[in-house]
Amino acid sequence: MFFELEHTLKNGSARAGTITTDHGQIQTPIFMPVGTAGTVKCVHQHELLDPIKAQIILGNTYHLYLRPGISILEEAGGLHRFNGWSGPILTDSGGYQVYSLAANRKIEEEGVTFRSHIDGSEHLFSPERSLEIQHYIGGDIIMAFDECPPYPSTREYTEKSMHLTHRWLDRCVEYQRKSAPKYGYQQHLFPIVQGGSFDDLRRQSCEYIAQQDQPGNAIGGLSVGEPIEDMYRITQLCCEILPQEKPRYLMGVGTPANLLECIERGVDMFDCVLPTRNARHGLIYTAEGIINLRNQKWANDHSPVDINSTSPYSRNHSKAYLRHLVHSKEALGGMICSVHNLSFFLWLVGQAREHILQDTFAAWKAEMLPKVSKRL
RNA sequence: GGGGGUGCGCCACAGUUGGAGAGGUGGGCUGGACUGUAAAUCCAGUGUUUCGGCUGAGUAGGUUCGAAUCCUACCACCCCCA
Repeated sequence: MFFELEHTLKNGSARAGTITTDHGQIQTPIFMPVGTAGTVKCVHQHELLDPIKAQIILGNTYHLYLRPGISILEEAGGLHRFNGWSGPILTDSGGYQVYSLAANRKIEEEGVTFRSHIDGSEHLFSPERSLEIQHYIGGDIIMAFDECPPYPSTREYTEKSMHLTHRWLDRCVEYQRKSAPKYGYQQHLFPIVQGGSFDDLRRQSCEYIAQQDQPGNAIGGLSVGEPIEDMYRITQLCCEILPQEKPRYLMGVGTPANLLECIERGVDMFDCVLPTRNARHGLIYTAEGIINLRNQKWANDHSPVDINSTSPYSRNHSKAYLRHLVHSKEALGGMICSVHNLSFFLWLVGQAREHILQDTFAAWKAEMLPKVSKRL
């Protein structure tokens, strides 16, 4: 069985479960570190295992396709062998780049023509091509090729885009049905719900996605600038429609507070660049609040970065030292902060899971929420 | 000891051939932003103010309607000669 739903909160929607892939199990709710170009930036694979305790990481089709290119990944025997991470991998389809590289692309029925940000060369991603590349990369979970409309978008555009994503999904499902596993292990396709901030479009999209009966489902098109209440409302709405017995993946979310709110609404999987990007910019998350290490107030603070961190670097080094590293733009600063933030995110979802299993989630969340959002 | 050169804002550099500029670029510093990674990136502020202004080009004088610019002295630093 791909997904085992172990427990759903009494008087709630939060769930704990286990996803089983050919590269290992994932205990949900889970946060998935983003490893765009074959590495979680600033973090070694060894540190992903310990102290971070990552259970699955992301790779990105757009970036890996452009560099190193699929032939090299095929030679290596897939991304797992190439980068030495033997746990589960999820690959994004390139759909997000359809959104983020807006200036350099053209969206048509067949697919998306875009220019490489590296050398300007022109390429076409279609649903079939995206899946083919993802098969070569070798992710355990692969994503349907979608369009992620910007915020704000008109209802008209969002609806058109949603239907295009649905038609592309049909092609993805068909391509997936016909293809054999490239490296001998299973690759599970997740469709993506779109529909912007429009409740009725979201309902329609959820129903369309659900009837495709794929192993898991993703909620896309959020955390693109919409008001936070929209994000929570749409997430809740989608979770109410998407099947209980399959994992729900909220793409691109989010802050620690976002994770708590969306776990409460029934999301099982998250990914976000925030912990790693902000780490490289000197911002770290702790159970007591958010620390901007660049702020002068930490210059003389010789106490541990975070005495309760699951990262030994954060327990053993001082805020003053870490601030110095960040300030001096020493690579080690970004590395320690990245390990710190991911350790915290994985700790947070691990705690959430424990409290769901014990039916103490609501009280724990109420206690954590104000703390994790606070600026120290 | 003699000769030459250069001095402005936290720093460096550039620029100013008598018509001001609280100016340029870079750095530093102080904040802010960052949500399926074109991001170890980007943005803003960085004399003072009661928001009208005020003070300001090493220091002190001078020439001039007007000086960062020309002159004199001094100070500091750099170079060359002894």
